[in-house]
Amino acid sequence: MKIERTDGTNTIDRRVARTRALLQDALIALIPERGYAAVSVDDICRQANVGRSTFYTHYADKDALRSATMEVHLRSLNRRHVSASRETGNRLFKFSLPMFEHAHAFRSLHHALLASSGDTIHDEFRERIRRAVRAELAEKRIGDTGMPVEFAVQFIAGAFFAVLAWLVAADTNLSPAQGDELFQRMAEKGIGGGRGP
Amino acid sequence: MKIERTDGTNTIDRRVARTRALLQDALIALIPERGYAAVSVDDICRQANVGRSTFYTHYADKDALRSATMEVHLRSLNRRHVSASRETGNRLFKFSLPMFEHAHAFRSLHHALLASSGDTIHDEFRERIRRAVRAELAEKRIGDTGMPVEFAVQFIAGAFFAVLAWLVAADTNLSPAQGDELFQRMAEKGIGGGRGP
DNA sequence: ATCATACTGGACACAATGTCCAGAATGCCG
DNA sequence: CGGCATTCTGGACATTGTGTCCAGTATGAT
Repeated sequence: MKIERTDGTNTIDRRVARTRALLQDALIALIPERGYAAVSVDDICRQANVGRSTFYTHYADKDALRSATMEVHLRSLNRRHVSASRETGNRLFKFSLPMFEHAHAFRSLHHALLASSGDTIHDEFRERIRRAVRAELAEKRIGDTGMPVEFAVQFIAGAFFAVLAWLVAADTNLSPAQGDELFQRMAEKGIGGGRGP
Repeated sequence: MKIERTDGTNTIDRRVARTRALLQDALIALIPERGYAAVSVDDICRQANVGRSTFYTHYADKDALRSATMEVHLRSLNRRHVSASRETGNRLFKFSLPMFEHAHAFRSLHHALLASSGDTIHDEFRERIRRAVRAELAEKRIGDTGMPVEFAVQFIAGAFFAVLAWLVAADTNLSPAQGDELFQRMAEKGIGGGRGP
Protein backbone atom coordinates (compact mmCIF):
# COMPACT_ATOMS: atom_id res chain seq x y z
CA MET A 1 0.00 0.00 0.00
CA LYS A 2 2.44 2.61 1.12
CA ILE A 3 5.78 2.46 -0.50
CA GLU A 4 8.99 3.49 1.19
CA ARG A 5 11.03 5.23 -1.46
CA THR A 6 14.78 5.52 -1.35
CA ASP A 7 14.50 9.24 -0.72
CA GLY A 8 12.14 8.62 2.19
CA THR A 9 9.01 9.94 0.50
CA ASN A 10 5.81 7.98 0.99
CA THR A 11 3.67 7.39 -2.04
CA ILE A 12 0.67 5.28 -2.84
CA ASP A 13 0.85 2.47 -5.34
CA ARG A 14 -0.79 3.54 -8.58
CA ARG A 15 -3.03 0.50 -8.52
CA VAL A 16 -4.30 1.43 -5.09
CA ALA A 17 -4.96 5.00 -6.08
CA ARG A 18 -6.70 3.91 -9.23
CA THR A 19 -8.94 1.40 -7.44
CA ARG A 20 -9.95 3.80 -4.71
CA ALA A 21 -10.75 6.56 -7.15
CA LEU A 22 -12.83 4.16 -9.21
CA LEU A 23 -14.79 3.05 -6.16
CA GLN A 24 -15.41 6.57 -4.94
CA ASP A 25 -16.57 7.73 -8.34
CA ALA A 26 -18.80 4.70 -8.65
CA LEU A 27 -20.47 5.44 -5.34
CA ILE A 28 -21.12 9.05 -6.26
CA ALA A 29 -22.46 7.99 -9.63
CA LEU A 30 -24.89 5.50 -8.13
CA ILE A 31 -26.33 7.50 -5.24
CA PRO A 32 -28.41 9.87 -7.37
CA GLU A 33 -30.01 6.91 -9.15
CA ARG A 34 -31.24 4.88 -6.21
CA GLY A 35 -30.21 6.64 -3.04
CA TYR A 36 -27.36 5.64 -0.79
CA ALA A 37 -29.22 2.97 1.16
CA ALA A 38 -30.29 1.06 -1.95
CA VAL A 39 -26.78 0.79 -3.37
CA SER A 40 -25.05 -2.50 -2.61
CA VAL A 41 -21.34 -3.16 -2.45
CA ASP A 42 -21.77 -5.37 -5.45
CA ASP A 43 -23.38 -2.55 -7.42
CA ILE A 44 -20.46 -0.31 -6.63
CA CYS A 45 -17.95 -2.90 -7.74
CA ARG A 46 -19.73 -3.58 -10.99
CA GLN A 47 -19.99 0.13 -11.72
CA ALA A 48 -16.31 0.56 -10.93
CA ASN A 49 -15.15 -2.59 -12.70
CA VAL A 50 -13.43 -3.78 -9.58
CA GLY A 51 -13.58 -7.22 -8.00
CA ARG A 52 -15.72 -7.41 -4.90
CA SER A 53 -12.96 -8.94 -2.82
CA THR A 54 -10.79 -6.01 -3.82
CA PHE A 55 -13.35 -3.66 -2.33
CA TYR A 56 -12.85 -5.20 1.10
CA THR A 57 -9.10 -4.87 1.00
CA HIS A 58 -9.63 -1.10 0.87
CA TYR A 59 -12.76 -0.42 2.87
CA ALA A 60 -14.40 -2.28 5.70
CA ASP A 61 -17.86 -1.62 4.29
CA LYS A 62 -20.01 0.76 2.33
CA ASP A 63 -19.97 3.34 5.11
CA ALA A 64 -16.20 3.38 5.19
CA LEU A 65 -16.11 4.15 1.50
CA ARG A 66 -18.60 6.96 1.97
CA SER A 67 -16.61 8.38 4.85
CA ALA A 68 -13.40 8.33 2.88
CA THR A 69 -15.10 9.97 -0.07
CA MET A 70 -16.45 12.74 2.15
CA GLU A 71 -13.06 13.21 3.67
CA VAL A 72 -11.34 13.71 0.35
CA HIS A 73 -13.81 16.30 -0.80
CA LEU A 74 -14.04 18.16 2.48
CA ARG A 75 -10.30 18.52 2.27
CA SER A 76 -10.64 20.25 -1.07
CA LEU A 77 -13.28 22.49 0.47
CA ASN A 78 -10.96 23.44 3.29
CA ARG A 79 -8.29 24.51 0.84
CA ARG A 80 -10.76 26.89 -0.74
CA HIS A 81 -11.89 28.13 2.61
CA VAL A 82 -8.44 29.15 3.67
CA SER A 83 -7.43 30.77 0.41
CA ALA A 84 -10.68 32.73 0.18
CA SER A 85 -10.96 33.78 3.80
CA ARG A 86 -8.79 36.85 3.39
CA GLU A 87 -11.23 39.11 1.67
CA THR A 88 -14.18 38.55 3.97
CA GLY A 89 -15.58 41.88 5.05
CA ASN A 90 -17.53 42.15 8.27
CA ARG A 91 -20.18 39.61 7.33
CA LEU A 92 -21.76 37.63 10.09
CA PHE A 93 -20.55 34.20 9.05
CA LYS A 94 -17.34 33.56 7.21
CA PHE A 95 -17.84 29.86 6.63
CA SER A 96 -20.92 30.13 4.48
CA LEU A 97 -19.78 31.70 1.21
CA PRO A 98 -16.95 29.24 0.53
CA MET A 99 -19.36 26.42 1.16
CA PHE A 100 -21.97 27.83 -1.17
CA GLU A 101 -19.30 28.21 -3.80
CA HIS A 102 -17.95 24.72 -3.34
CA ALA A 103 -21.46 23.28 -3.46
CA HIS A 104 -22.09 25.12 -6.69
CA ALA A 105 -18.85 24.00 -8.27
CA PHE A 106 -19.37 20.37 -7.27
CA ARG A 107 -23.10 20.35 -7.74
CA SER A 108 -23.58 16.68 -8.50
CA LEU A 109 -21.32 15.60 -5.70
CA HIS A 110 -23.17 17.65 -3.13
CA HIS A 111 -26.44 16.55 -4.57
CA ALA A 112 -25.43 12.95 -4.05
CA LEU A 113 -24.26 13.54 -0.51
CA LEU A 114 -27.00 15.85 0.70
CA ALA A 115 -30.15 14.82 -1.11
CA SER A 116 -32.76 12.79 0.61
CA SER A 117 -31.00 10.39 2.85
CA GLY A 118 -33.02 7.36 1.96
CA ASP A 119 -33.93 7.91 5.55
CA THR A 120 -37.60 8.41 5.00
CA ILE A 121 -38.37 9.17 8.62
CA HIS A 122 -36.78 12.55 8.47
CA ASP A 123 -37.77 13.32 4.93
CA GLU A 124 -41.44 12.83 5.68
CA PHE A 125 -41.33 14.86 8.82
CA ARG A 126 -39.38 17.66 7.21
CA GLU A 127 -41.80 17.87 4.35
CA ARG A 128 -44.65 18.37 6.79
CA ILE A 129 -42.82 21.14 8.53
CA ARG A 130 -42.05 22.83 5.25
CA ARG A 131 -45.70 22.76 4.34
CA ALA A 132 -46.64 24.38 7.62
CA VAL A 133 -44.04 27.09 7.18
CA ARG A 134 -44.97 27.68 3.57
CA ALA A 135 -48.61 28.11 4.49
CA GLU A 136 -47.82 30.73 7.11
CA LEU A 137 -45.28 32.60 5.06
CA ALA A 138 -47.64 32.83 2.13
CA GLU A 139 -49.91 35.22 4.01
CA LYS A 140 -47.06 37.46 5.00
CA ARG A 141 -45.98 38.72 1.59
CA ILE A 142 -42.33 38.02 2.31
CA GLY A 143 -41.62 38.19 -1.38
CA ASP A 144 -42.09 41.96 -1.25
CA THR A 145 -38.85 42.36 0.66
CA GLY A 146 -36.86 40.68 -2.11
CA MET A 147 -36.56 37.46 -0.16
CA PRO A 148 -37.59 34.46 -2.28
CA VAL A 149 -40.37 32.73 -0.40
CA GLU A 150 -39.03 29.23 -0.90
CA PHE A 151 -35.64 30.29 0.37
CA ALA A 152 -37.23 31.53 3.57
CA VAL A 153 -39.27 28.34 3.84
CA GLN A 154 -36.18 26.16 3.63
CA PHE A 155 -34.33 28.37 6.07
CA ILE A 156 -37.05 28.44 8.71
CA ALA A 157 -38.05 24.80 8.37
CA GLY A 158 -34.46 23.64 8.58
CA ALA A 159 -33.86 25.77 11.63
CA PHE A 160 -37.03 24.54 13.30
CA PHE A 161 -36.24 20.89 12.72
CA ALA A 162 -32.73 21.26 14.06
CA VAL A 163 -33.88 23.11 17.15
CA LEU A 164 -36.64 20.62 17.83
CA ALA A 165 -34.29 17.66 17.55
CA TRP A 166 -31.82 19.38 19.83
CA LEU A 167 -34.37 20.21 22.50
CA VAL A 168 -35.55 16.62 22.55
CA ALA A 169 -32.11 15.07 22.61
CA ALA A 170 -30.10 17.40 24.82
CA ASP A 171 -30.98 17.90 28.42
CA THR A 172 -31.71 21.57 28.60
CA ASN A 173 -34.23 22.74 31.10
CA LEU A 174 -36.04 24.89 28.59
CA SER A 175 -39.81 24.55 28.65
CA PRO A 176 -41.65 24.14 25.36
CA ALA A 177 -42.93 27.69 25.71
CA GLN A 178 -39.42 29.03 26.23
CA GLY A 179 -38.15 27.02 23.29
CA ASP A 180 -40.88 28.44 21.12
CA GLU A 181 -40.20 31.96 22.33
CA LEU A 182 -36.54 31.66 21.37
CA PHE A 183 -37.44 30.13 18.03
CA GLN A 184 -39.90 32.90 17.26
CA ARG A 185 -37.36 35.53 18.17
CA MET A 186 -34.63 34.08 15.95
CA ALA A 187 -37.04 33.58 13.08
CA GLU A 188 -38.38 37.10 13.30
CA LYS A 189 -35.29 39.12 14.13
CA GLY A 190 -32.32 36.83 13.62
CA ILE A 191 -29.06 36.95 15.53
CA GLY A 192 -29.11 40.71 15.55
CA GLY A 193 -32.44 40.96 17.39
CA GLY A 194 -31.87 42.14 20.95
CA ARG A 195 -33.80 40.88 23.93
CA GLY A 196 -37.59 40.93 23.84
CA PRO A 197 -39.95 42.90 21.60
CA MET B 1 -59.11 -7.25 10.12
CA LYS B 2 -62.03 -4.89 9.80
CA ILE B 3 -65.25 -6.22 11.12
CA GLU B 4 -68.62 -5.32 9.72
CA ARG B 5 -70.87 -4.93 12.70
CA THR B 6 -74.63 -5.40 12.57
CA ASP B 7 -75.10 -1.67 13.06
CA GLY B 8 -72.74 -0.93 10.17
CA THR B 9 -69.90 0.44 12.31
CA ASN B 10 -66.39 -0.59 11.37
CA THR B 11 -64.10 -1.63 14.18
CA ILE B 12 -60.74 -3.29 14.42
CA ASP B 13 -60.37 -6.71 15.91
CA ARG B 14 -58.83 -6.51 19.36
CA ARG B 15 -56.11 -8.93 18.37
CA VAL B 16 -55.14 -6.74 15.45
CA ALA B 17 -55.06 -3.61 17.56
CA ARG B 18 -53.00 -5.38 20.21
CA THR B 19 -50.47 -6.75 17.73
CA ARG B 20 -49.98 -3.45 15.95
CA ALA B 21 -49.56 -1.56 19.17
CA LEU B 22 -47.01 -4.11 20.35
CA LEU B 23 -45.03 -3.80 17.12
CA GLN B 24 -45.06 -0.03 17.15
CA ASP B 25 -43.98 0.12 20.76
CA ALA B 26 -41.24 -2.40 20.08
CA LEU B 27 -39.86 -0.32 17.23
CA ILE B 28 -39.81 2.82 19.33
CA ALA B 29 -38.17 0.95 22.17
CA LEU B 30 -35.41 -0.44 19.95
CA ILE B 31 -34.47 2.63 17.93
CA PRO B 32 -32.72 4.47 20.77
CA GLU B 33 -30.57 1.42 21.48
CA ARG B 34 -29.16 0.74 18.02
CA GLY B 35 -30.61 3.26 15.62
CA TYR B 36 -33.34 2.59 13.11
CA ALA B 37 -31.12 1.09 10.42
CA ALA B 38 -29.62 -1.54 12.70
CA VAL B 39 -32.96 -2.85 13.94
CA SER B 40 -34.14 -5.96 12.10
CA VAL B 41 -37.70 -7.16 11.68
CA ASP B 42 -36.74 -10.13 13.78
CA ASP B 43 -35.57 -7.87 16.59
CA ILE B 44 -38.87 -6.05 16.55
CA CYS B 45 -40.82 -9.27 16.71
CA ARG B 46 -38.81 -10.67 19.57
CA GLN B 47 -39.15 -7.41 21.49
CA ALA B 48 -42.90 -7.41 20.81
CA ASN B 49 -43.42 -11.13 21.43
CA VAL B 50 -45.03 -11.50 18.05
CA GLY B 51 -44.39 -14.13 15.42
CA ARG B 52 -42.37 -12.91 12.48
CA SER B 53 -44.92 -14.12 9.98
CA THR B 54 -47.52 -12.12 11.85
CA PHE B 55 -45.49 -9.00 11.27
CA TYR B 56 -45.83 -9.38 7.52
CA THR B 57 -49.60 -9.77 7.67
CA HIS B 58 -49.72 -6.22 9.05
CA TYR B 59 -46.85 -4.38 7.43
CA ALA B 60 -45.03 -4.87 4.16
CA ASP B 61 -41.68 -4.13 5.75
CA LYS B 62 -39.87 -2.17 8.43
CA ASP B 63 -40.47 1.12 6.67
CA ALA B 64 -44.19 0.54 6.55
CA LEU B 65 -44.25 0.01 10.29
CA ARG B 66 -42.31 3.19 10.81
CA SER B 67 -44.63 5.13 8.55
CA ALA B 68 -47.71 3.86 10.34
CA THR B 69 -46.19 4.71 13.70
CA MET B 70 -45.43 8.22 12.54
CA GLU B 71 -48.93 8.58 11.17
CA VAL B 72 -50.56 7.62 14.44
CA HIS B 73 -48.57 10.09 16.44
CA LEU B 74 -48.81 12.93 13.96
CA ARG B 75 -52.55 12.51 14.17
CA SER B 76 -52.42 13.04 17.90
CA LEU B 77 -50.30 16.11 17.28
CA ASN B 78 -52.86 17.50 14.87
CA ARG B 79 -55.57 17.15 17.46
CA ARG B 80 -53.53 19.28 19.82
CA HIS B 81 -52.78 21.76 17.11
CA VAL B 82 -56.42 22.40 16.36
CA SER B 83 -57.57 22.63 19.94
CA ALA B 84 -54.72 24.96 20.89
CA SER B 85 -54.78 27.18 17.85
CA ARG B 86 -57.48 29.46 19.22
CA GLU B 87 -55.40 31.40 21.66
CA THR B 88 -52.49 32.19 19.37
CA GLY B 89 -51.82 35.88 19.46
CA ASN B 90 -50.03 37.54 16.59
CA ARG B 91 -46.96 35.37 16.75
CA LEU B 92 -45.09 34.74 13.56
CA PHE B 93 -45.61 30.99 13.36
CA LYS B 94 -48.58 29.18 14.77
CA PHE B 95 -47.37 25.67 14.09
CA SER B 96 -44.34 25.76 16.31
CA LEU B 97 -45.63 25.90 19.86
CA PRO B 98 -47.92 22.87 19.56
CA MET B 99 -45.01 20.94 18.09
CA PHE B 100 -42.66 21.92 20.85
CA GLU B 101 -45.27 20.88 23.37
CA HIS B 102 -45.94 17.58 21.71
CA ALA B 103 -42.25 16.87 21.45
CA HIS B 104 -41.85 17.58 25.13
CA ALA B 105 -44.79 15.41 26.12
CA PHE B 106 -43.63 12.49 23.99
CA ARG B 107 -39.96 13.01 24.53
CA SER B 108 -38.75 9.47 24.02
CA LEU B 109 -40.88 9.02 20.92
CA HIS B 110 -39.52 12.12 19.27
CA HIS B 111 -36.04 11.23 20.36
CA ALA B 112 -36.38 7.90 18.63
CA LEU B 113 -37.76 9.42 15.45
CA LEU B 114 -35.53 12.46 15.18
CA ALA B 115 -32.21 11.49 16.63
CA SER B 116 -29.31 10.63 14.41
CA SER B 117 -30.64 8.84 11.43
CA GLY B 118 -28.05 6.14 11.31
CA ASP B 119 -27.38 8.05 8.18
CA THR B 120 -23.88 9.07 9.00
CA ILE B 121 -23.35 11.12 5.87
CA HIS B 122 -25.55 13.90 7.11
CA ASP B 123 -24.63 13.61 10.73
CA GLU B 124 -20.94 14.09 9.99
CA PHE B 125 -21.52 17.00 7.71
CA ARG B 126 -23.92 18.69 10.09
CA GLU B 127 -21.50 18.36 12.95
CA ARG B 128 -18.87 20.18 10.91
CA ILE B 129 -21.25 22.99 10.16
CA ARG B 130 -22.24 23.28 13.80
CA ARG B 131 -18.60 23.58 14.75
CA ALA B 132 -18.09 26.37 12.25
CA VAL B 133 -21.15 28.23 13.50
CA ARG B 134 -20.23 27.71 17.12
CA ALA B 135 -16.77 29.12 16.52
CA GLU B 136 -18.12 32.25 14.91
CA LEU B 137 -20.92 32.82 17.39
CA ALA B 138 -18.54 32.46 20.31
CA GLU B 139 -16.83 35.75 19.43
CA LYS B 140 -20.07 37.60 19.14
CA ARG B 141 -21.29 37.43 22.74
CA ILE B 142 -24.75 36.33 21.71
CA GLY B 143 -25.34 35.09 25.22
CA ASP B 144 -25.60 38.69 26.40
CA THR B 145 -28.93 39.09 24.63
CA GLY B 146 -30.50 36.24 26.60
CA MET B 147 -30.20 33.87 23.65
CA PRO B 148 -28.56 30.58 24.69
CA VAL B 149 -25.57 30.17 22.41
CA GLU B 150 -26.20 26.51 21.66
CA PHE B 151 -29.76 27.28 20.69
CA ALA B 152 -28.56 29.82 18.16
CA VAL B 153 -25.96 27.35 16.89
CA GLN B 154 -28.57 24.68 16.25
CA PHE B 155 -30.87 27.20 14.65
CA ILE B 156 -28.32 28.67 12.26
CA ALA B 157 -26.62 25.40 11.39
CA GLY B 158 -29.96 23.72 10.70
CA ALA B 159 -31.04 26.60 8.52
CA PHE B 160 -27.76 26.62 6.63
CA PHE B 161 -27.81 22.93 5.90
CA ALA B 162 -31.38 23.06 4.66
CA VAL B 163 -30.70 26.03 2.43
CA LEU B 164 -27.53 24.49 1.02
CA ALA B 165 -29.27 21.22 0.21
CA TRP B 166 -32.10 23.11 -1.42
CA LEU B 167 -29.85 25.25 -3.58
CA VAL B 168 -28.01 22.19 -4.80
CA ALA B 169 -31.11 20.14 -5.50
CA ALA B 170 -33.59 22.66 -6.83
CA ASP B 171 -32.94 24.50 -10.02
CA THR B 172 -32.93 28.08 -8.91
CA ASN B 173 -30.78 30.52 -10.81
CA LEU B 174 -29.32 31.97 -7.65
CA SER B 175 -25.56 32.37 -7.69
CA PRO B 176 -23.54 31.21 -4.68
CA ALA B 177 -22.99 34.84 -3.77
CA GLN B 178 -26.68 35.60 -3.92
CA GLY B 179 -27.47 32.52 -1.86
CA ASP B 180 -24.98 33.59 0.73
CA GLU B 181 -26.33 37.11 0.75
CA LEU B 182 -29.85 35.83 1.45
CA PHE B 183 -28.56 33.47 4.10
CA GLN B 184 -26.65 36.23 5.84
CA ARG B 185 -29.68 38.46 5.79
CA MET B 186 -32.00 35.86 7.28
CA ALA B 187 -29.44 34.87 9.90
CA GLU B 188 -28.80 38.45 10.92
CA LYS B 189 -32.25 40.01 10.74
CA GLY B 190 -34.75 37.16 10.34
CA ILE B 191 -38.01 37.32 8.49
CA GLY B 192 -38.69 40.79 9.78
CA GLY B 193 -35.54 42.28 8.24
CA GLY B 194 -36.50 44.40 5.24
CA ARG B 195 -34.42 44.68 2.12
CA GLY B 196 -30.74 45.45 2.48
CA PRO B 197 -28.91 47.03 5.42
C1' DA C 1 -71.17 -22.31 21.29
C1' DT C 2 -69.92 -21.51 16.74
C1' DC C 3 -67.17 -19.83 13.35
C1' DA C 4 -64.64 -16.46 11.02
C1' DT C 5 -60.40 -14.43 11.65
C1' DA C 6 -55.86 -13.73 13.54
C1' DC C 7 -51.63 -15.71 15.44
C1' DT C 8 -47.85 -19.19 15.23
C1' DG C 9 -43.60 -21.38 14.02
C1' DG C 10 -41.15 -23.60 10.76
C1' DA C 11 -39.60 -24.19 5.95
C1' DC C 12 -38.15 -22.11 1.75
C1' DA C 13 -35.84 -19.20 -1.91
C1' DC C 14 -33.29 -15.26 -2.32
C1' DA C 15 -30.13 -11.34 -1.75
C1' DA C 16 -26.32 -9.13 0.50
C1' DT C 17 -22.43 -9.22 3.67
C1' DG C 18 -17.80 -10.14 4.95
C1' DT C 19 -13.84 -13.63 4.87
C1' DC C 20 -10.55 -16.46 2.66
C1' DC C 21 -7.51 -18.30 -0.79
C1' DA C 22 -4.62 -19.54 -4.84
C1' DG C 23 -3.34 -17.78 -9.07
C1' DA C 24 -2.84 -14.01 -12.44
C1' DA C 25 -1.56 -9.27 -13.31
C1' DT C 26 0.95 -5.10 -12.60
C1' DG C 27 3.55 -1.36 -10.96
C1' DC C 28 8.09 -0.56 -8.35
C1' DC C 29 12.92 -0.30 -8.28
C1' DG C 30 17.57 -1.90 -8.64
C1' DC D 1 15.20 -4.82 -18.51
C1' DG D 2 13.84 -8.27 -15.18
C1' DG D 3 12.99 -9.92 -10.54
C1' DC D 4 9.90 -9.37 -6.94
C1' DA D 5 6.68 -7.55 -3.80
C1' DT D 6 2.22 -6.11 -3.81
C1' DT D 7 -2.32 -5.80 -5.60
C1' DC D 8 -6.19 -7.54 -8.17
C1' DT D 9 -9.27 -11.31 -9.24
C1' DG D 10 -13.03 -14.55 -9.15
C1' DG D 11 -15.04 -18.09 -6.90
C1' DA D 12 -16.32 -20.63 -2.62
C1' DC D 13 -18.16 -20.29 1.93
C1' DA D 14 -20.72 -19.24 6.28
C1' DT D 15 -23.86 -15.97 8.06
C1' DT D 16 -27.60 -12.83 8.46
C1' DG D 17 -31.78 -10.71 7.04
C1' DT D 18 -35.87 -10.60 3.92
C1' DG D 19 -40.35 -11.79 2.33
C1' DT D 20 -43.65 -15.73 1.23
C1' DC D 21 -46.31 -19.66 2.28
C1' DC D 22 -48.74 -23.06 4.81
C1' DA D 23 -51.11 -26.12 8.10
C1' DG D 24 -52.34 -26.06 12.76
C1' DT D 25 -53.81 -23.57 16.85
C1' DA D 26 -55.79 -19.81 19.58
C1' DT D 27 -59.11 -16.21 20.30
C1' DG D 28 -62.38 -12.56 19.83
C1' DA D 29 -67.09 -11.50 17.68
C1' DT D 30 -71.85 -12.43 17.71
